[in-house]
Formats: sequence, structure tokens, C-alpha cells
Amino acid sequence: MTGEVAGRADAGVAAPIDAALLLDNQLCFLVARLHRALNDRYRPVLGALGLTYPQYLAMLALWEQAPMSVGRLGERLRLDSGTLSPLLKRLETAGLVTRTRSAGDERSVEVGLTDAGRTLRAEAVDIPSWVGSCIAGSLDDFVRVRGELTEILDRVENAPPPPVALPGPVR
Amino acid sequence: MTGEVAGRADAGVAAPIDAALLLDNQLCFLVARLHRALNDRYRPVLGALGLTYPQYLAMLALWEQAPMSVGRLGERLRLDSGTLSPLLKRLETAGLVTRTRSAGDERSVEVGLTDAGRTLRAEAVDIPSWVGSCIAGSLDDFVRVRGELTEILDRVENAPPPPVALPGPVR
DNA sequence: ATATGATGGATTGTACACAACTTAGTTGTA
DNA sequence: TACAACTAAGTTGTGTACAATCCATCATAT
Repeated sequence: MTGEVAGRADAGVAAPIDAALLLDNQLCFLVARLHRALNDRYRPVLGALGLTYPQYLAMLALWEQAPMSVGRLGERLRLDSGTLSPLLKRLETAGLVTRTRSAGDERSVEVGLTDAGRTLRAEAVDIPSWVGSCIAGSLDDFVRVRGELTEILDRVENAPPPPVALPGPVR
Repeated sequence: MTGEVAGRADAGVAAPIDAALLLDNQLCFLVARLHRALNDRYRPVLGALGLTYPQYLAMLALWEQAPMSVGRLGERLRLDSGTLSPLLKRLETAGLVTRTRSAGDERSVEVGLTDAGRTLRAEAVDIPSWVGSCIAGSLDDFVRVRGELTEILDRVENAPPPPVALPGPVR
């Protein structure tokens, strides 16, 4: 289960298959599945707090530091305003955050926590251990996996743009 | 950068912080970022083929085996019909797949490839190496990372349901 | 002071992703 | 046959996610 890249040499009846195009050889597919599987793990637990998964990540960021401008929050979470604006409005509607124009710079919107938002943190403290236990078996596991993921992430987020010429102009 | 779980002991002015709730200690956050970063990598390359990232994964599955029912394709990709139905309709509109009711079981819809769909495969063969090179530096890297991801994925997808009592009834 | 350019958010449009529900067809049982 | 239970897809509604675009505001340079 460790040394082979190729997978099966052909896929039976249908088509000639390059190992490179086998679905199970795509790291991106594994990551997509992992992302959704984690989402599934968090959903019931977060549902009890009235949060979705991305909303939870936004709250984590705000529990670390608030208030924060929408732009800075977006950098922290790697989300753009098109995603963040409606998400934050829903958190505001839920009474967890405030959104106020900055006094100094009227372009900027500061996102702060309400009392309810701060209180919610206490109800969230057990979530990482609940969910974490099904990701990493031990603390060593956790550290190893975190290191591995961070390393890959650095490569992918900071990789240079695609090698110039694509099949056609990318629009 | 390898042995510490805690992260910084506090986050400055704002709040008392448990290491467990630090955003950067959440494996789920790393996975979410990785998922989006990979999406960003694939987008321009796949855009040239007229595919989105999930559509590409669906095509990979169909290039391995076609025709396949919507249900089986969903199992393969871990997607439900609510996601797959419109996605497949778009692929049909794009002229890449066919959707026909199964003769034997009228409930089932068989998804097949058109000539254009089969032809597209040739234009996709270089994609894994383009994108793969920014995920894993070497073949050894690839194999190691794939093993690691598969292991985590098994744990998360097959973990038992949450430990009975959540803060409140889950709805 | 006014034009120029850059910046921060919001908005719009397209595309996943999932829950809940509906519809249609199949199977099991009496 | 009749009918309940089940199954496979589709549909609807909510919530991300991102590109493209718009708008107000700030910085600056003339």
C-alpha cells in the first residue's frame, strides 16, 4: 500500500488509462474528500451552536482578535469580500458580531464581537478535541499531520503561476 | 517549527486564548485552505478546457468507467444527487456527457461520454503533472503525501458518530 | 482645489454542496 | 391484485466560493 504510484494498469472495459489520470491518484481528490468529510464531522456539533463550518472559522479568528476589518479577516481566512460579506451579515443577524464603518477610514468596516459572540466561545472549547480525535489519533499524529499539511500548503499557495502557455489563452 | 502545539500563549490585547481554539492549530482550517488553494491552481488550467474543478473530477471518474449511473458516480465522488444533477446537466449542455434513463431500471439514469467527452481526455493528460509538481516535489513526496492523506481520510470518513450527547439535541 | 489613481467593501452572476422534500418506479407481502 | 415500504433522481432553499464589476473614499500630485 506504500510503494506503487501506478494503480491498476487498466480500468477494465472502458478506456485506456494513464495512472496519472486515475481518480484515486489525484491528491486534489483526496483533499476534496477530506474537506467534505471534515465538514460532515463538524456540521452536527456546530449546528448545536447555530454555526456553519466557515462561520466557525470566522469566529475562531475573531476570538483571537477583535475587532478586525473585513479586509484583514479575509486575509486571515483567505476569503474574499464576495464570500465574507454575506457570511458576516448572517453572523450579525444571529447577534454574534457587529459591523461598523471605521471612524478613521470610512471605506473600512470593522467587525467586532457582541457579548453573545464572546459567550459562544465557552461553548466551543470542547469542539477541537471532539473532532480532532477522529483526525489524529495522538498528539504526535497531530503535530506530524499539521507539519505535513502546512508544508504542502506553503508549496501550493506560493507556487508560481502556470507555466506560461496553456492549450489556449485562458480567456 | 515542529514540536510545539501551543502556539503563542495569548493573542495580545483581545482575549484569553486556548491553544486548542487557535485558528492555525485547526487541521480543518489547513485542509480548507489547501482545498481552495488547489482549486485556484486548477482553475486556469481547467478553464482552458471549459471545466470546473468538480466537473474535472467527474470526468476523471467517467474516463475510467462509462457509462455509470448517477448513483454510482455519486458514491465514487462522494457527492449526492443534489450536487451531481445540475453538474451533470451542465456537462451535458457542454456536449461532454449523455444522460439516459436505464432500459432495465427506469429509475436509474446512466451517464455516458460523448465523442467530445472522450476526446477531451487527451487534452487533460498533462494536467496532473502541471498541478502535481506544485503539491509534491518528487515522486517520493507524492507517495508519502498520498499515504498520509489516505490514512487521515479513512479515519475521518469512517469515524463513529459524535459521542452521544451534544450540548443540546442536534436540532 | 481638482483630477488621478489606488483601496476597501458591496453587488451580481455562476457554480458547488447539502438538507429536506417530491416524484416516479420497484419490490415485498398479504 | 392491492398496498406498503423502499429506492433513485430530481427539485428547492440556504449557504459558501470566486470572478467581475461597481461605488465611495482616501492619498497624491499637480
